[in-house]
Amino acid sequence: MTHSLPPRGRRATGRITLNDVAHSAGVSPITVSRALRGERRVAPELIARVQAAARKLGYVPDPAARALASQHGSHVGVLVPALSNALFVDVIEEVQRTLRPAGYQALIGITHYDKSEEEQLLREQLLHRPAGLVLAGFDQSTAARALIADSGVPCVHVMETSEEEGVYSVGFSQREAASALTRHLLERGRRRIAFAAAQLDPRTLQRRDGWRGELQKQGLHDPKLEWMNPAPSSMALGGQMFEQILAQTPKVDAIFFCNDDLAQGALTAALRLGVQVPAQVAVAGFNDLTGSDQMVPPLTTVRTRRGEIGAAAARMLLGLMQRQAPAQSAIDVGFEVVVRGST
Amino acid sequence: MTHSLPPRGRRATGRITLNDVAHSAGVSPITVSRALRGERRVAPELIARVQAAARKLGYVPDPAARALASQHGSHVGVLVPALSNALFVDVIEEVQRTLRPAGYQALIGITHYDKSEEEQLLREQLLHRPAGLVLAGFDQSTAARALIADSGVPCVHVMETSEEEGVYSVGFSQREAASALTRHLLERGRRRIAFAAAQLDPRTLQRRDGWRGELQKQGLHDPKLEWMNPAPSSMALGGQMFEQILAQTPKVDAIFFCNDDLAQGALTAALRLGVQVPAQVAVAGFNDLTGSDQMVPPLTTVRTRRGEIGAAAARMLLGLMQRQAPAQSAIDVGFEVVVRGST
DNA sequence: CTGAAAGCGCTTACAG
DNA sequence: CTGAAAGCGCTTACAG
Repeated sequence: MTHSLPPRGRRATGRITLNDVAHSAGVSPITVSRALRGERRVAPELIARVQAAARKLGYVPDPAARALASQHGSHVGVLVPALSNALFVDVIEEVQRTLRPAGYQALIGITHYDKSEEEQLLREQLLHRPAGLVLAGFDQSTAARALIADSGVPCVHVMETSEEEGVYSVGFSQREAASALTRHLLERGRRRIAFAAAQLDPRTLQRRDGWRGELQKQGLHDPKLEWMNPAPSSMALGGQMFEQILAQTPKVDAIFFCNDDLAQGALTAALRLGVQVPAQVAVAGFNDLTGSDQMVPPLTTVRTRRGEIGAAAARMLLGLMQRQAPAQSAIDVGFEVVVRGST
Repeated sequence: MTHSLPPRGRRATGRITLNDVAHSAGVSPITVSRALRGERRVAPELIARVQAAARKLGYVPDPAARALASQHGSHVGVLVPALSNALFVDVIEEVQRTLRPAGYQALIGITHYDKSEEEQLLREQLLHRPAGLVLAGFDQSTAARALIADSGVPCVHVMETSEEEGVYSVGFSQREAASALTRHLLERGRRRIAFAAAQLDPRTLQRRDGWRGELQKQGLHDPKLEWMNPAPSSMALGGQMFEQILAQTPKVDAIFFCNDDLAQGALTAALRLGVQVPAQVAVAGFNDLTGSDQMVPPLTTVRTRRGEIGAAAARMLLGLMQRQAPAQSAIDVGFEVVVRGST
């Protein structure tokens, strides 16, 4: 027996292929392919034989070959506004934790709260034919929405929910959550409750609406109590806004910040300025971020279940990628008002 | 002319392929492939013709086909311990910003400071044949290092530097940075300087060594001043450690926390406990994270250039992926002691 | 510097 | 339920 050279043009990668498994199991490569992907229409005994052969040989499917033949990859695009907001980090962690065991990789894109960046990222990701998409919110550009629809790639939106037909989402009512927090402040006897926001993404505006609605019900709404700043959210900005609000509307007795980092900045500014919280003015935040429970005084806020959002979105997507209609197209994970010393 | 049906077995994707471009430009597909990848050995006029044809047809290479034929993908694996530490978020942002325009996608993996998780992630990523890797630090498992070496995938380590042959890195001297901060405290007249650390990853230990070395030089080192806690770093833990250190070593006059979140927690604990900072005890941190400049008093810390680290690492990797030896195999981006009110 | 041939390792679509 | 054929869209190696 001579040691034959590989024929001309042949490239040796040494990889164990479907064919090797097929030979070993005594079936055709297609049957191996089907058996390993858990497709129906394969006799149980064959499945067992194929799996045994695959295990024996240490076969691992080649994602690139699979992607080329099937016209879609094994990765899921996850587009979020920023990683500097711990909110999205928590969502991503759970998305990954759910997707990885199923053989999918999360490809994270950062939009910087910019629709056109989001659209650009989407274009790039779609070239790679992702198996699925996770997007934050519903404020994609029209072009971006068309790209997604045309691609046929299953997509789950997170953070907010929508009842729109054919749209999948996991989140909670931003508006309701803000209403609930505002009611808490009202119950504490506060009457001049300001709303202070930065970044001004759609969810921030929904929170503003929740706050506004509650005050209007009580006849307490006053446009002067609304402080909307388009700059990125930060502790420093929260401190500035706190100082400014107190200077310009001295009779304010509570401030509802749209995010905890602003509220944390306000609390440290209060220390610096000698403003008594909550005696003079109550301070509340949103999201219950790291450190909020450590503030002096500890911050009252809304705890959002972003880990759950990530996990549920990934599970829903897993179903959609296997062409299964989910039990519900919108999952509301709720929220929780956490009352601490600052109100 | 009849409208011919596609032959049996034919799948129509409607995609514009290399072949289409080749026909349009009147050259062979291989020449198109070479011209578009900027490979040498192609006549300039052909390159121009091919590029024009590609642009006219709106040709976009298929990453899956490319990956299958070339045996490596267009993505780069980036493995970091956590995204909850803003440090790594900044590194990742700049890695992505540098890699994307070159057509590479970053695939982020979170190791949770766990070598075996890192190894597992590496195995998964290597199956996808990444074009390159970015890893935090040098404490990979032996098996992980072997996997990388065997794969031949170019790899750049970040955060620390190493002069080891064949190892590529971008970072700074954690030890030196800690020494510099300790010297600052000594210059301020502090004598009983504690070091308080959590997480205890290799970089934390290097900082400890830097602190210890400076104190030993002055004959001021005392093992009782060393507080090493393996729990994850957080504001809450920083507050606890602060309280504990003051209770057990009342004569301490400065505490150097290995990370800003601990130090921030210490500063808020000080407010709660009525401990005067820096009058009674100075507090310093490391990394200059968000909010450190907003504390009361503002936190003295070491500003680390993690954005630069990410960008430089990505640039170095870009070269390595094109088989170019970098000018230097280790880039030290330095650091900066930022003195504020807490010391 | 350019190209014809072969192949990368899978899955789709068609039959049976 | 199973398979023989073809193909996904590129690039590698070999020639010239």
